[in-house]
Amino acid sequence: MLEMAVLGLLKDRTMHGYELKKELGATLGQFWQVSYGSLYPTIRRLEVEGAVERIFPKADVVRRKNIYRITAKGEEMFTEALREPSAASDDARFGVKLAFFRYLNPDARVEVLERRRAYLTDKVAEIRGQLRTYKERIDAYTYRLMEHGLDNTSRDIEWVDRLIAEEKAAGAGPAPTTL
Amino acid sequence: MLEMAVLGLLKDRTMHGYELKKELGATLGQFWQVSYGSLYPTIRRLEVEGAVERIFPKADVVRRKNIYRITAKGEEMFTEALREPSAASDDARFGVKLAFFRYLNPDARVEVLERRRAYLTDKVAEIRGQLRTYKERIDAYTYRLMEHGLDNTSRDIEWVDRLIAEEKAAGAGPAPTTL
DNA sequence: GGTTAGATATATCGGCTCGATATATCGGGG
DNA sequence: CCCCGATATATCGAGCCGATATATCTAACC
Repeated sequence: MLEMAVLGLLKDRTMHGYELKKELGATLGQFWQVSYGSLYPTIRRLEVEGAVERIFPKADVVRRKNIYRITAKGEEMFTEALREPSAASDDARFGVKLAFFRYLNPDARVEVLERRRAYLTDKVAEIRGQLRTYKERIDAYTYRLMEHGLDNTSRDIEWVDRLIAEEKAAGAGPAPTTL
Repeated sequence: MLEMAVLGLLKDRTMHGYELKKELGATLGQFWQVSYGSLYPTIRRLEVEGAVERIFPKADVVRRKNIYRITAKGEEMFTEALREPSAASDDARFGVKLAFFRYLNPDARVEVLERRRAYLTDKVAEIRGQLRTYKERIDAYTYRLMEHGLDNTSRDIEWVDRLIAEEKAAGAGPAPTTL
């Protein structure tokens, strides 16, 4: 998933590690704080796999930065990862996908959103079941915590519903030009 | 943190690994799904540290279960971990603390809640700042994602506020008998 | 009586992530 | 000129996740 995020950012422009971390923090920071201990190994991994390549601008420039560019193979990997409509159960994964939704066509977008919705619906049902089952055994604090989680999840569903509705309204227009 | 959760559950009664996992899933499952790959090593660690001990009921009973009991040292560790008022920034950590709030006295409870509130307030400010700073650069989906995160965090603050208010209202009563 | 399925129960592996830490350079203000 | 904060890369240990393997117990079914 970090791989997907890195590739997605590099699709726009070449970047170096520090820049990638800042960029990730700027948009996804609230859901997922990337550490150097995972970022640098991930970049290395991508390089070894041939998904990104290190570029050396102007040989005469003093260079402390490792600037990377996405390769054709990297583009492919990114597209595949994005289309693959899992990522429903992992909040961070779903967030990353949304952040790169512009690279998906409307149908695929709706598919991802519907999966997310299904996952959240299941979760709501499960929490309700737990509340019913364990109501007697759990203390007031735990109850409040679970109830709050239930509220949040319900609101998440409403939010996803709005996204789906808008997607469908927009999709009723001209034919898609994206992937 | 898993250590705290395990100790907290063992405070109530002796349990074996499978049971601990089920119990954790029942209440905290929505925030944090514990895996065996972390649970069993954690139990082992606690045993080595002397925080829990394995008990062998009736020698003649066929026993496939490794039943554990919390020790005096384990009780100490748990209490210390619970009082230590960090755990503001980690959702799962905060959830675990709440689930064992009954073992804290009202003052300590309010302290933990206030810290959580401060963290969430910072987070809201940060998200607002990011939205203002990057509004032009990010696409509609990312914007919606961040905005939704902002809403959720704001609601979390309101929820924590209600807990604090209730805690103070209740605390105005008789002297605390808990730790 | 046999067998089959699902719940109970423990354990481990590889890969990934986190948090902390080390190191060094750059740019600007005092 | 020196120092500080931002920039930049890198690595380590510890812990966690998901998957997987293995075995047994229980209850249902014919």
